[in-house]
Amino acid sequence: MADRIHIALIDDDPAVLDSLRLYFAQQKVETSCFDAAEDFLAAVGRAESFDCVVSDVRMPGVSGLDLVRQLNARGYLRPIILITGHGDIDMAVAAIKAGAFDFIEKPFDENRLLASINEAVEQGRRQTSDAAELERLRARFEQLSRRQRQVMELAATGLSSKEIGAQLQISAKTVENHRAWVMERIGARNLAELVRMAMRLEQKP
Amino acid sequence: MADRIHIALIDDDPAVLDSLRLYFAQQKVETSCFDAAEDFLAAVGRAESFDCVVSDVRMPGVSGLDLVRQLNARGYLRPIILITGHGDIDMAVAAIKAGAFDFIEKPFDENRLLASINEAVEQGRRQTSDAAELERLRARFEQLSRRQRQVMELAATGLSSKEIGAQLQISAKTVENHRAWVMERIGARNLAELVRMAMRLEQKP
DNA sequence: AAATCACTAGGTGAAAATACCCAGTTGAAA
DNA sequence: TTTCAACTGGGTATTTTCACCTAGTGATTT
Repeated sequence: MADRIHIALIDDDPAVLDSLRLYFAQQKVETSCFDAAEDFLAAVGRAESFDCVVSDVRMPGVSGLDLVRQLNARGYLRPIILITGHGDIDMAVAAIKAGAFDFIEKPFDENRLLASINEAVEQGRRQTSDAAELERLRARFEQLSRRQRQVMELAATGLSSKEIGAQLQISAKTVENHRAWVMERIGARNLAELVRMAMRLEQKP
Repeated sequence: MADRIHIALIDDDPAVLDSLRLYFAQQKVETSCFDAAEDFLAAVGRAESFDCVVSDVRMPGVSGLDLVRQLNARGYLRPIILITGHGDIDMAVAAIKAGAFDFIEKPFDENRLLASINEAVEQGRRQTSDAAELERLRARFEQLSRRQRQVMELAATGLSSKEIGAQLQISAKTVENHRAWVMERIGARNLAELVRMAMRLEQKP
């Protein structure tokens, strides 16, 4: 929280961009400005830069709502705050349902926006550390061979080595060998941990 | 889906109530009308009646947003659709964040409302069957004795009976006995299922 | 007073998991 | 060609779980 906040600011109107940049400059908030969502998308690429994204809704080309959806699709996790000029309720509902953190109507109090950003950043930090752990877990899972993954999934279901062997048409002994490799590679010290990891991996993908 | 839909309709304006009731009567949708959120809250009590709740936002006393929050607090799971006369974006955002299914601005096309209701009901059915299963699971968990719950939680962590015994200052053999009771009472056929159940129970409470 | 239940603890025996070891085959990479 | 990793299968020994059983103690209910 004492860390410097760095946000991305997206708006096709240079006046808005400038005014907000000035405001944020006074508030120990770093800003990177983009005058089109496309530019932002190209700039962030796959990286998870910025603590928070603040974007206008109505822009030529990719709209703010489109932006939320595209970032979602990419798995970009940082909170997104949308700003709108016209009081479009349907748009607001769609955006929040799509995962936007907030939706603020212009004209707004700049402090209101800042408050929302602070909330967003805090929430973002929490969920990012969770996501990072899941990412490490997923990385270990990807390193498993095909067979090992199969065995892991079946074992996490509760099947015994014998049952798994029957299902995969290999001997129970071989399954036990795979199991041992899985436990070591994925870093589970017992079956319970393996099941927990498997469940976490099942959640999203 | 072929089932008859039964919704609750809440609005302090009798004209709106009547007009919507007439419309729904034509659409094979049963409606129960309430002219105040308080009446609805008193009527549903703890029961999970109605497939969907449609409520006005601005009402004297309990507002639509309050209603969403109170029903949430009660654990009432049915989808709630809010209708508003004034285009209040902040209210819409707050409502959706609080878990409302949709937020529709007046004047609206009645078919738009019906479409939303149908979506809501379908989503509601899915999540209700999940919730019901979790409720049954929780009921079984509550039936366990204190010791059995302790043993279950520790076992779901991955501890062996010996380790659990050391932690609880009882013999490993006793732990095994508790374990057996737990498995039978809660209906787990192996450790993996026990862990999954424990994880589901850990989610909410 | 008797019955019931939770908790405790133990016994036995079968099944499974875990931890080591070994080795042959295969396919891909150095 | 050699080397390496994955997949396969087995051996052996220990630990753990699971499925049965008995049984004493204490508290609560009937």
